[in-house]
Order: sequence, then C-alpha cells, then structure tokens
Amino acid sequence: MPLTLEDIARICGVSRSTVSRVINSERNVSPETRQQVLNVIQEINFQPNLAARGLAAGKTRVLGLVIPMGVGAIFTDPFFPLLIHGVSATCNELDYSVMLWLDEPEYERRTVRQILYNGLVDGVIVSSMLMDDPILTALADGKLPYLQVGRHPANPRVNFVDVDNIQGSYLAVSHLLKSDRRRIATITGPKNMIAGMDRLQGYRLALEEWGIPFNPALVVEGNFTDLSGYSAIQHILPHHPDALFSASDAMASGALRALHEANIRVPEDVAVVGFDDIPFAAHTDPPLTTIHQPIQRVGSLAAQTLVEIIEQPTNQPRQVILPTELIIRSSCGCKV
Amino acid sequence: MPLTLEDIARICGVSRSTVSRVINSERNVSPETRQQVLNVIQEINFQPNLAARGLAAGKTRVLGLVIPMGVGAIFTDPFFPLLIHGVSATCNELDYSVMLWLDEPEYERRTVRQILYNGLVDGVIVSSMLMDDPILTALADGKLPYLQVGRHPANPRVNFVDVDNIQGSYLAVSHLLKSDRRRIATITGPKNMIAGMDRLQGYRLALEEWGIPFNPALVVEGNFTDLSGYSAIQHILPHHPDALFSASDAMASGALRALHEANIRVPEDVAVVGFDDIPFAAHTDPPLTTIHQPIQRVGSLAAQTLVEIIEQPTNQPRQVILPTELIIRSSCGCKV
DNA sequence: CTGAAAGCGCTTACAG
DNA sequence: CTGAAAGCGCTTACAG
Repeated sequence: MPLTLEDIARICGVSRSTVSRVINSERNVSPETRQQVLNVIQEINFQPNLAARGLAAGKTRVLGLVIPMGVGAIFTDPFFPLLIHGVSATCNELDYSVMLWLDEPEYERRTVRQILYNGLVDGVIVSSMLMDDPILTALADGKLPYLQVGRHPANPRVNFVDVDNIQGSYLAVSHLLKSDRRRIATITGPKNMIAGMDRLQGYRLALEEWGIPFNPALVVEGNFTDLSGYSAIQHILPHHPDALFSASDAMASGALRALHEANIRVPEDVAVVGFDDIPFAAHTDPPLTTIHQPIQRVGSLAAQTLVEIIEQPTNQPRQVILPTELIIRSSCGCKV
Repeated sequence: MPLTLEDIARICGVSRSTVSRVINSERNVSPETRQQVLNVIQEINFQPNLAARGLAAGKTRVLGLVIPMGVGAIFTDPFFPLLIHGVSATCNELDYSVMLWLDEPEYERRTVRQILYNGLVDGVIVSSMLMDDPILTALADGKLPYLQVGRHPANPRVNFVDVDNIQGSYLAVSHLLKSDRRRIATITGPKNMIAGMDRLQGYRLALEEWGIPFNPALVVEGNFTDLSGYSAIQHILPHHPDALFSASDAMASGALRALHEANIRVPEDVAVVGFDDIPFAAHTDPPLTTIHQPIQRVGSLAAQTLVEIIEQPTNQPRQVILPTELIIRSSCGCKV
C-alpha cells in the first residue's frame, strides 16, 4: 500500500535510479529533474522503505544502544534517561534511528549475536561499565563499529566517550583538603567497575599532592547504592574521619542517614562530598556538595562520534573525555 | 561476509526454501533434515538478516516505542525507565526488538512519518498522556497497529494499557476521609493530561461518596513538578485545609517544603497523600503516603498486547486497566 | 545527466 | 516433504 520509488518514478516520468539519486542527494541529476522529483516526494509524503534500503546498501542508518541492567540503582539515577536523551536527540539531527537493548543477564548471549549479525544496525553504543563485560569482548572480536560509554583501560584501541572520573574525584577531594580536612574517608564503587576505580584514583591523586598518606582504614568499598553507603559508615566511623568523599550521590545519601543516626553533625564534624549530581542531591539534609557530570552531552557525543566512525572509518580510535564540575552546596561546610 | 541462508543450504545440501522453513519453524520438513539444518545453524552461529526478512515478509519483528519529551519531570521520575524496562523485557521474551523514539517537539512531524511509513516497525507503543497529542491523531489516521500507554477518553476504539488513576486517587482520598479529614485540598495535574484529570475525578468520587461538597477553593492546578506543588500551597493555605491530596509525588514534595516553611505540621495539621510512589517518596520528611502504580507491568503488558494485535488482528480494541495500591507511610497521620 | 539490469538475503505461493 | 522461481523495494556499477 505505501508508495515506492517506482511509483515516484512513474509519476515523474523518470527511472527509479534517478529518484534514488535525488533522495540520496547525489549530484548527477539535472536541477529541473531534481526539483520535480522533490516536489512529488513532498506532495505524496513519500518515505523510502528502510528495510529495502538496508538490504541493498548494507546501511540501515540505525544505531544500537545497549544498556546493561545488571548495575544497581538504575531507576533512581537519571543516568540512563539522560544518556538516552542525548543519544536520541543527536540521532534525530543526523537522521539516524536508535534501537534499544536493555541487556538483562539471562538474555545476554542472544543479544550480542542479534546485534552483531542481524544486519539491523550500522553500529552500536554500549554503556557498560563492567571491567569484564562479555558483551565488550564480543564486540571487540566482531567487526561491527562500536563505541563505549566509559573508557576501558585494558583495550587502548577502543572508541569511547567518558566523563573524567579521575579529575572529578580529584576536584572533590582537593576541595575537602582546601577546607582543612585531613582525615578524608572514601566510599568507593565496586572493584569491577571502571568508573569506581577511576574515582578512587582521583582520591589518591589529591591526597598525594597534599602529602597526605593513603590510609586503607579510611576506604570502604560500596556498590553505588544508598544502602551500601549506609553500612559503609559503620566501618569508617571507628577511624574518626573528618570528611567523606562518596563515589556516588546515592551512597552519600545513605551515609548521611547513618551519620545522622550516629549523631554526627554534617558538615561540622564530618564534611561530605558526593559524585553524580543527581536531582536528589539538592534535597538531602544538608544539601549535598557533589561532582556534576554532563551525561546528556556524553550521549550526544557518543552518537555523533559513532556516526563519524561509521561514515568515515579511520584507524585512529576516537576517544573523548569530558570534564566534570564541582557543585558546592552545604554538606562540605565551606562557607565560601 | 556474514553467512546467508544460501550458505546454510549449500552446506546441508538442501534448498534455501527448506532452510527458511526450519528457521521459521514451519512443519513440512522431515525430522532428519530439520535436525541437520538446526545443527549447522547452531554450529556456525547463523543469524538471519532482519532487513531482508522484513523486506520479503513485510514483518520486521520490531516494535516502536515513542516517548514524548514535552512532559515535565522526565528525569526525576523513574516512569520512563520502568516503562522501557517492562517493554524491553517482554520484547526479549517474544523475540522482538525495540526501536526508541524520544519525541522532541521540533522533530515531531518527521518522527510520525518515519514511524508510520518507513517499514521498520510492525507496530508502535506511544506513551503520550496529552489529550490532544498530534502523534495520536496521526496514528489513529494511519494503518500501523499501535497501542497507547494511557487511555484516551475521546477515542473509544483505541488499544491501550493504563493504570487506574481514578481508583488510585479515590483510594488516596478515601483514606484521608477515613482518618477524619474533611477539608481535603488537592493539587491536580495539568488540564490537558488525561492522567491528571482522572486523578481529579477520583478525588471528586470519594468526596461525593462521603457527602462532602466539592469546594473549588481547595483545588489548585499544578503541572506535576515539585515547584508547582510548592507554589500551589500558597493558594490553598488561606482556605484552611486539614489534608492534601497531591496528584504526583513530585508536587507533594514541593508542597511538603512549603508547608514546612509555613510552620504547618505534617501530618498533625495537614495530612498529605501523594501519587506515583517514586523512590524519593520514602525519603521525604515525613515519608510520604502515596499511591503505587505498576509501571513496569504496564510496559510489559503493552508489549505483549501489541504483539497480539500484530499477530492476531481482531476488531475488538484491547483495553486493560491495572489497579493501583495505597502505600501507607507517615505523612497521612493514620497510626494504623 | 539518465536508464536498464543485477543484486542485497530473505519469504512464499506454486508445482511436483 | 522439497525445490525453482518470483518478488519484496531499494542501491549501484555499467553503459550510453
């Protein structure tokens, strides 16, 4: 029922090759013919069939977006909505569509194969932050263009867009240091997550710069959830910290609760800085000083970069790291 | 480079028709042949090209999911992540893929055309709650199977899955009534959103049942955001409410802040009940009594129902309304 | 600048 | 139960 190239061609009295050429903006079409075809297309609201185009050209103009559901606080954190928003907006601009896979553990195998070989996508953006995610190795072994959201230390040639987690936590801890805190504890992310380890790295860097020895008793591993932040406090408190850098706002929020229950004043007794700048961070008690990351821009850049990789292949891996920003609220206790 | 049906056929010494039949689980293939083909497919990890299949069969096994970005609190509310999760999980089970469109106002026109006529999706789920969303009328005029998340009062034949907003707010207000509150104010959603109006309807129903006259001075329109809840309180306070039903948790959270600043005690002076049960609702001060809605199940049912519509077309519109649940916390002041 | 023709990888009557 | 053949709606050398 929908019209085809052939129909347009008949109406215009040209061949379907010509119609195809004007649709794909090739030169080699006389201005008059081009205009006429354009008019007809406009008039009857013609949309080329993308399945046919995909089959013939080997390009579908659709990007896959793979989001692993394994990770914790996926519904309290606006990370994925913002990422999706960025990807989608840029795809719209570039005339690409986006295919979404929420990658549940049980389906992982099937997903990878489907994405790689079913010919439906020209490339894929994976937002996995797990060090050893099987989908990452599958992608690395395959030949489909792809780009990671989040860098991968083990694979130097991978394309990625990431937030500068090291610089972010360095910023956070430096701020605490400048506010004369010296016993700065940290709740880290899980060991198998790159962002978690990067944020720990920034913590160490800042300490080092100020000549403060690294004290293992002041670092506790969390898993980015509120609850893990809450229980981390129990381990940290005996060591009398005067500040806390939490590798996520969710954990900071749990820590704030625990601190409150232990009758420890924030920021007077313990200053707190989080990471992520989730909306909730402005509403904790006290409002949380934290590190803002430009997630939507990450998504947007990821889409744009992947399209470049698809359309203008080179040997150079494309890698971009976006800066973060310190957002000062009350929990750090710096009265400007 | 990827293998094709033809390759499998050659290896097995059969025609590609036969291979196609076993892939599509048709009968009319001898058990031995079927097994042999299956083995080869398994062995070489064959994935049929979906673009080709789509072109030949007119079915792509992909569902479109359209999410309008016009609406307010899209990143503080886990509605969309949960919805997407439900849709995606069920699509995985049913061997469908999902194509995502975040519908930004400027692109709306292009989006609709693309979805309807580019042959990439077999049907679409639209999560629009606007009364007069242009995409809804475009879909209604087109011939692509679709299903709405959220009912549409003006179109009785539309397929939809919705949460019972009327029953939900009825539940909320009844609870307040049972707790001896009589001057119950409400902050509504915007007039052009169906869910908003449904929630107002439930409020009226409960009042009516208890013989309490409807008092327009006690109802203020909000737009589902925190801020609108905050400012609504200024209009309501002069009329001395003893309770508040807020049509969203975000607005309730703003209202709580305003109440607090006005030195009005919750729940002693004013009992508060929200709607949505966002994660934050458990952490407000005091924790918010609210109405829980099964969003993920809505997504799951939407996908399942749309697939039924695609695969077994009938004339009957499919319409399902899911019940909500009252979650009692502290803000309503009922000490069980 | 333009058209005829082959081909992308499947499905689907049709004939046997 | 099986295969040969046409066809889905495009793109893309190739020839002119």
